Amino acid sequence: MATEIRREQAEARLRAVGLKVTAPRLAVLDAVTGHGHLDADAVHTRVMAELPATSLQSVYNVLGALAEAGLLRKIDPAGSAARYESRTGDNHHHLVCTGCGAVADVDCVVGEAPCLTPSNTGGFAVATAEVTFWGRCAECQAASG
Amino acid sequence: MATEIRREQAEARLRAVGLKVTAPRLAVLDAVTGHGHLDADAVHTRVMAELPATSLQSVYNVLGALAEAGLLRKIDPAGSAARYESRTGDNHHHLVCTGCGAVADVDCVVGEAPCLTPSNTGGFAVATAEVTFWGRCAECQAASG
DNA sequence: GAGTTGTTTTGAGTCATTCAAAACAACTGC
DNA sequence: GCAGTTGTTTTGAATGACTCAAAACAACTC
Repeated sequence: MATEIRREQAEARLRAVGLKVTAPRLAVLDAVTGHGHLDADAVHTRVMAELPATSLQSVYNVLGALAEAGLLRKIDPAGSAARYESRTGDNHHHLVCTGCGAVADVDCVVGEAPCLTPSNTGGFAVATAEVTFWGRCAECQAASG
Repeated sequence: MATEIRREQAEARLRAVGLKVTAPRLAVLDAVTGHGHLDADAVHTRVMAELPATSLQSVYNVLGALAEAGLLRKIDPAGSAARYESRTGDNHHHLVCTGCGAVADVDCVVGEAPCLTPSNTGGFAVATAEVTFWGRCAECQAASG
């Protein structure tokens, strides 16, 4: 059964990063995986469908732990709640709608490499580069010109 | 006197964007101009030095109005309060310290143009591209290896 | 199967920011 | 110059995402 296999894989991934396997962690991983960009509240709603006793605080704890472990990626666009996605490790970028806050993935900017290198680092030890495109999503364009 | 000239220029800039000239606006403009990246609280502190009756709420109002008018630029890195800078119109980018939240300007990334063009816009009407580099500033590196 | 260590829950608290209404001041036209 | 209008500032309260802390609990180790 596909569900069983997914769960075993999820358990293995948790163990691989040194995290204990718990029901809330499996539920959160499952809730986020393949469902785009969810904020803590949306994750909580999804998680409660199969694990009704889960507190929002736990969802915050778990999301934080999973993001720190690299199993999830956290994005935090200005003006919205933080969102989490399951697509990690490929340093893709994001499009954020200024109207409704919707987020879409951008596989890669044209030219890729240049975007990771600032021309002068001002003494900073640069670890990551984050690219965010702001615009209006198709729905918001349709809704108000 | 330089101060006089600066004030007249500030008044002209406010009028040019259709905003009424008020003491709080002149004070905020003066507080931010040439002083890097300040959050609302830091601006408030600076403004109060010369206009002690100014409320924090007014600072928020003014910063919002000036940013919307393009006289200031707002940056809002994840995990810090929003910051405002007087350098506008050149689409420069930022380095943000993951330790202390310090912000530094990056004149331009190497290769410039590619960074403004996502490879697929997913139906979005893209208006701006924002590039943020995350790392540790010189002080934080010195403080903790 | 008991102990240890890390996780989840519960409950309260923080902080940047926003909302709303009343007091007030800048610009317009006379 | 002065009254009216419109936009701004103040005051006070509220919101919402998120964090802190301590107690209850459950995974993994031996």
